[in-house]
Order: sequence, then structure tokens, then C-alpha cells
Amino acid sequence: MATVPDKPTLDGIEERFVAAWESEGIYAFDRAAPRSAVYAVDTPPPTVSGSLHMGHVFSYTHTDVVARYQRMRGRAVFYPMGWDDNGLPTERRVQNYFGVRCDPSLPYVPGFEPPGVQGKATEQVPVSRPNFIELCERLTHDDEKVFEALFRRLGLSVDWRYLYTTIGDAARRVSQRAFLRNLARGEAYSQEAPTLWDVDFRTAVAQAELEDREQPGAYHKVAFHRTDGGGDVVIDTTRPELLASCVAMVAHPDDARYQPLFGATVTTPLFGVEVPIVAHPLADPDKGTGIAMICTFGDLTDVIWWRELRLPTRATVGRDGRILPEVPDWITTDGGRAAYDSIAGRTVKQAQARLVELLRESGELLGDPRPITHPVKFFEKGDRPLEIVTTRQWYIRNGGRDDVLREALQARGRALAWFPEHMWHRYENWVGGLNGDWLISRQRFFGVPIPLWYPLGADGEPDHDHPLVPAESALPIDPSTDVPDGFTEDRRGVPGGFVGEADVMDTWATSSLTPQIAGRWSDDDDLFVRVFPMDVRPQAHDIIRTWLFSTVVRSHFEHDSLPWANATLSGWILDPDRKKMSKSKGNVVTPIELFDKYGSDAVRYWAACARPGTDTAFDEGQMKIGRKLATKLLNVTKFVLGFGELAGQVELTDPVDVAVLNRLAELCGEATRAFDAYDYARALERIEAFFWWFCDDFVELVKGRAYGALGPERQASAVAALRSVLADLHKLFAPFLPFAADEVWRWWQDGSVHTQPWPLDTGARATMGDQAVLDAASAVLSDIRRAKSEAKVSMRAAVEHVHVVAPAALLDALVLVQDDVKEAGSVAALTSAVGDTLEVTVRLAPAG
RNA sequence: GGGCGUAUAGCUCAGUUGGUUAGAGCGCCACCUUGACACGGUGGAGGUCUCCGGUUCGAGUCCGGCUACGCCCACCA
Repeated sequence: MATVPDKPTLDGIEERFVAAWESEGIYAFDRAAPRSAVYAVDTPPPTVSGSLHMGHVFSYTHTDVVARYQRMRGRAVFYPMGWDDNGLPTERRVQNYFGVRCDPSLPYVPGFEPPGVQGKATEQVPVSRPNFIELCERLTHDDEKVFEALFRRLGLSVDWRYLYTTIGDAARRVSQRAFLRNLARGEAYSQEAPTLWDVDFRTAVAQAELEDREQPGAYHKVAFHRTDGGGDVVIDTTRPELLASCVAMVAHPDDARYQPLFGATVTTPLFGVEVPIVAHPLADPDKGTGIAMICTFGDLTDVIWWRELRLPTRATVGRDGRILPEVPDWITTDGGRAAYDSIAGRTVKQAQARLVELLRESGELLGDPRPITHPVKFFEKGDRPLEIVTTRQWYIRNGGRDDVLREALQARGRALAWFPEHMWHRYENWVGGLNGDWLISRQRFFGVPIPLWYPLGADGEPDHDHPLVPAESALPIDPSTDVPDGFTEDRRGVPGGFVGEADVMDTWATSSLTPQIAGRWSDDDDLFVRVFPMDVRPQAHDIIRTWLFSTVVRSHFEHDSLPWANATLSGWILDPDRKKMSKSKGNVVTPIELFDKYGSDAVRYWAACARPGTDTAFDEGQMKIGRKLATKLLNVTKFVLGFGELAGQVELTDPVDVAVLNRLAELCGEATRAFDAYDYARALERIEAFFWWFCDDFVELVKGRAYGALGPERQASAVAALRSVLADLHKLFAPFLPFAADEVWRWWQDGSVHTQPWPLDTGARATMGDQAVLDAASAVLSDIRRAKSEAKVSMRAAVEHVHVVAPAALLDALVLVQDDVKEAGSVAALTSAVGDTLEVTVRLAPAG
């Protein structure tokens, strides 16, 4: 126990307590606790791709506040931290930071040192995959140190012994084990199919990672020629560059304009390829000319038409986003070959410009292109529109192609408790709208390898239908360096031998297993059964469709349960102009600057004021208020403790002293109910309101008596009440202002406030503690203050006489506190009379 | 086009089952340097609760609708 400092200060408080909490093991998870006594948090592992921003500070504070509350409620809180250092953001950052790019065909170079920051991508030094991964690990390690320091400074009550990374051995083992089990049960499968493809990253992407962006484009009216000599059929297209991929024309079956043409054929402009005119209900008579060309593949509707109408595949766009170099065999005319040659090898954009020129020359372009703006599908991290290419990929079933599974997963969503509740609609909406299974394979380098090999036939071709799987005990493995059972390395890549799967799993395929990774499923099953299913998943609402849903999918398959009972969704941080705060706009304030300026407690206060799930304006004003609150907590504590400690049992002599304890008990009840509903903001608001009332009204009311003005017995009663309220206030503020609360607690108590039991409403109400006395005192004192303020005199100015006219009930209450009221108002004489409404007449003593 | 959210003081927001005169903080104005705190305290001004209709003795609160803003999904010929 320390003593009360002469000059309380928040300076340096974080540094002291971060160290104290660590050395005292305040937040250590009690792993002997049974599941029923545990509160487990599925902490979001932030992406290690640079720096943490205010959005992180905001939402992680919400979780920490709840974790601290649960700890004080006596739960063994399992609050791990993870770093998501696996995936594209890391690759991209490593490329820029070290000036390298990965070339998997290169051999490993031991002791390789990167050149450092480079400007252009073309100047980046190619390195082998093992070298690239080393650099990824090196850089993420540095970033993670910075992240940890920031989270500690923020006061997160994480047990850092349970830190995990999504690229670490343990996470790779869990991820590969879960995948292999999905495979064994038929929940994972590979398939060669048209896939959305990012031409810059050169990888497939999943439905959940798409976003629409408004892009400039143009409608081109293009004429196709009927082979029966009946004239032209005109389409409107935004993608004339795909003319060579055209496999059919399509119109709505009910469209009278085109009904006569169904079954006829046309030749494509420039390329002269004969294609049929077909009918399909997805064709929209109101769009363009009402008839469209089907290409393989211009968009997802093309894929549907291609599949349902069993059309041929005529791909012309390669995985690099350029037109394939060889003239395809379906183009047979000389003119067609010439036209193709002039676009071969060009980007789709260049090819479009060239083909428009050719169409103009041939007269097959009718009129000028009409510029439009339209939404185009992008990879959310990508820079160019997605193309659709046919590739072999791995999928995990998610209900997108199976209504029974879809319903089962929607039932999981309904069984989950959502905070706020309406966020559930996004889940329901998303699962209901899925149009395919979950594509998990990525043609990238830094990720968890898909743990498979394929046998090579005598012709050297891999047999994708019979993959070779490792034993679970061998995990994690890298099929590019490890060898399947029964083979030796020299059988790699030779006929009759084997080949390793080259792809890695998408980040979400691993982060969908954070409960299993954090709970050390498969490595420490004793721990896992104590923490799983977890209590809460806190996360941002924009990743319900990715992280939340995919975690539900994995848990559904592997454990036949929800991964957690509750999901809490935090909102965005908005700029003062209500736009989402983003780095690109250059308006991000770094958390450290704010910690330095206002203190961590103050920043936490700002975050904790935001109602769960509500988008919140970034507001330094709130941080100033938070700092004021923390300072006030220090000062009022110093003041109350200054009255000294009381010996023995103290009898509460004055009704106000009992009344304040009753009001406090009600507050504890309200705060507890709010916290149990994850409404930390409401709890804070109530606690804060009580606190300021306590400082401004109650302490002022009884401080004369606490100084001893009304005798030692009544002094003891006042001091006992003050100290009792103070102790509970320290506890009530502990989740929100962990630094200031622990500081003041340790001035007069042993141990840390953070291991104290949360103050509950005991329900006990002494009869003499009618809160009417508090209201009566406040009402009269308020009028006395007003009189002094209007007279422009000090609040300490002497009052000769106060006359109170009020209803009898109020006067009855006032009698019980009149001694305190007179003390607090420096009132010499107080008289009263019964009346309908409260009326206070104040006669100030003459100045002097 | 479908779904969801928000709308209360100049600003940021409370207002839980409908009940006297709608609250807080910031900002603003005036005052008080009082024996915890000037990183303080007291008082004051400031709102037709987006709008229209309905239910009710009574609506910021419930119901229907409008408008504005935001988000998610779908559409991408």
C-alpha cells in the first residue's frame, strides 16, 4: 500500500502500471479453471501490415472493458492476442519495404540481405520463396513488437503468454489439420472452373473479397451478321475486346423481337466465328438492344449462361490480364487471324482500343461509343478489374451450392447472440445470397501451404482426384520441400513420382480457425476444452461475411457447434465530416500521439463512450473530458482519503450517509445489467453521472461534517460513507480507466483494483436511507448557490438566513440533512414553511 | 431493386416497459482565485425531438409513410 501523493498526477502512469501488471501477473489466465468459470475472448488478430490506427484502439478498448468486467465478476478470463501476419498485405509490405519480389523458381540463397526500399516494382530484386518467407517473418516480427507495445500502452488486459501468429507453426498445424479433416469428410474439394482472378496479384479471389467500384466505360453498338443473309443483329457491349471469346448471342425467351432468331446463327464481327442465337431468362430485354453476346468470360452472368446452356469455352484473356498470344483455333478466317494478331499480347484495355479502331474501319461499329459509368468487380485489395479465367482451385463447402447446408449455417447465425442485434441481418443476408462455395486456394507464396501432393502418372500429369495426404502428426508441412510417405525427394516432378501442391490457403482459411488456434486445439486439448466454445467474438461489422461467417463454417464442420455464444460488432471511426476514416485521405492521427497528449485512460474513455456497433466520430474533445475525469478521480480520492482512516466499526448516524450507499447500490445494479448486455457505454455513462454527482453534490454536502464540524460521531459516519463510496467507484471505473483506477486504489488498499470483485447491488436497503434526503439537500443547495452566483459572490460567502417553502414531504426530508445543508452553504439560520412548490429565499450576510 | 441503420441544443450524444416543465458534456456568456482539484467550481442562455399522418386521456418514445444521410447485398450486355 502506498500513500497519497501531495500532488497527484497522471504523468508516467502507463509506464508504471504496464510494468506492474506484467510483473504481478494480474491478467494471467487461470488454466486450471473449468469451462464454466472461464470467459474466453476470440480476439481479432490485427493484420500486420504497417501500423495500428484509431479504429483498432476503438474496438479493442471495447473488448478490453468487457474482459476486465468479467474478470472482476470472478471469471477466469482467457484473453489472448494474435497477429495476422499471413497473406497478401504482408507480401505487399515486404516487397515495398525490402525491395524484393518472390520468384518461386529461384533457389534459396543462405544469408541473403535485401537491398532495401525501392521505388518501382521493376527494380525489385527477385528472390526465392524461402528467402521471401524469411523476409516476411523478419518484417512482421518487428511490426509485432510495435503492435504489442501499443496495445500494452492502451492497457489491454491480454495474457501475452497466449500470443499466436497466423503464420506460426501452431497456426499452420491447426489450419492444415482442419483442412485435411474437411477433405476427409468431403467438405473440401478441388475443381477446375471459371474463377474470378486478379491479374496483378495473379491469384484467384473469393466471393467475400469482392467489391464493386464505379468505373468509366462505354457502350459500343456492334453488328453481328446473320448467316442466313437476313441482315445484322446488333448488340450493345462494354467489352468489345472480348469479341474473340464470343460463344453465342442470348435474348430473353419471351422477347418477341428475337424469338424468330432463336436457333439461327450469326458470325462475329472482325473474327467471323459462327455462333448460335440462344434464349435464356437472365437476358434482360430492357438492357442495351435486348440481346447480348456471351463470352467466356466477361462476367459472372456469362458463367451462368455458359454452364446452363452448355456452351463451349473460348478463353482469350490470360492470367496476366493480356490477350493470349496464339491465334485460337476457332478463328479460321484470314481477316479474323489478322485481327487477333493485332491484339495478341496486349492488355485488355489496349486490346479494346485496337478493336474499336478495327470495328470502325470495318463499319461494324455503329455510331460512336457512348461513355458511361458502371460498377465493376474488383478484388478488395486490387487495382484492376477482375477477369474470369478457368483454373483448378480448392473450395470448402459453405452452403452456396447446397440448401441443406445453407439452412444449417443460417440456423447457427440465429443461435448466436448478436450485439447489436440487427447485425444478424447482415449474416442472414450474406449466407442467403451465396452463389458458390468458398474458394480457399491462392496462387501466392506467404501463407499456409495446402498440405497435399499429387501422384504423377506415367505421362507426368498430376492426378488431382487422388491427392497424397500427410499424417496429422507430421503437420505442419510444406509440400514444396517435404515429401509424401513412401516417396523420396528424387521422385519429385518425375513421371510416376509426385508433385507438391503449389498453392497456399487464403488468410481467411486460417483466421477462420482463431478459436482453435488461440485455444491450442490439437496441441493442448486440455486447454481447448476449457475455452471452447468461446464466450465472445468481437469484430468489425464489415467482416461479418468473411471472418465471422467462415469461423462459423469451420466450427460447424469440425465441432458441430457455434464457435462462441456472443458476437459483438464494433462500428467505424468516422472523420468529423462523417466519412470513414482512412489512411488514403491522410487524416489518420496516430494513437501514440493521442496517448501522449491525453493519456491512455482518456483515449479509452472516448472509445468506451461509443454505443456498441455505432459508427463514431473521431473526437478529441471526448478525450479531453476523459482526461478531466481521470484527474478528478485522483483529486477526489486524495481529498476523501485526507479525512483519515477510521478505527473499528462505525455507526452511520446520518440518513444521507445511508442514502448515498443505497444510491450507489442502485448504480451498481444498473452498471452490472448494462455490462451483462455488453452495453459498456451505458454502464460508463451511469457510473460517470453518479461520480460527478458524488463530487459536486455529495462531497460538498458532507465535507463540513467530515471535517468534524458536527462532532466526532457524525464525522465518523460521513467519512465512512465517503470511503465506502470511493472504494466502489474505484472498482466501477477500473474497466474503463484501468491506470487511474489502479493508481488511486493502491494509495489506500492492498493489491490491484483489477483483481477486486465487481461491486454488485446487494439489494439491501436500510429504511433510514431514503434518497429523498439527497434530493432535498441538492434542491435547496442549488438555490443557495444560484443566489450567490447571481450576487456574484464566492460560494463560501456567508448566508444570514435561508427560508424554505416546500411541500411537507420535502421539508420532512430536509430536516434530516439540514445540519449538512447549513454547513455546505455557510448558512447561519434556516427556517421553513409548508407550501405547494419549492421556494427558497436566501439572505446573504453583509460583505466584510 | 432488396435488406439494415441513423435523424433530439451550435457540436458529440443520452433519453430501457409511452406519463409532470426533454437531459449531459463540450462550446458560448457571467461570475467565484473557497482550507481536494483553476487540468477547478457556481450560475445562465440555447431545442416546434427531420417532416406528414395514425393509435392514446397523454407520443421524443408505439404504428404507417415521406425526406435526408450512411452501410450491406444484388445489378454490371
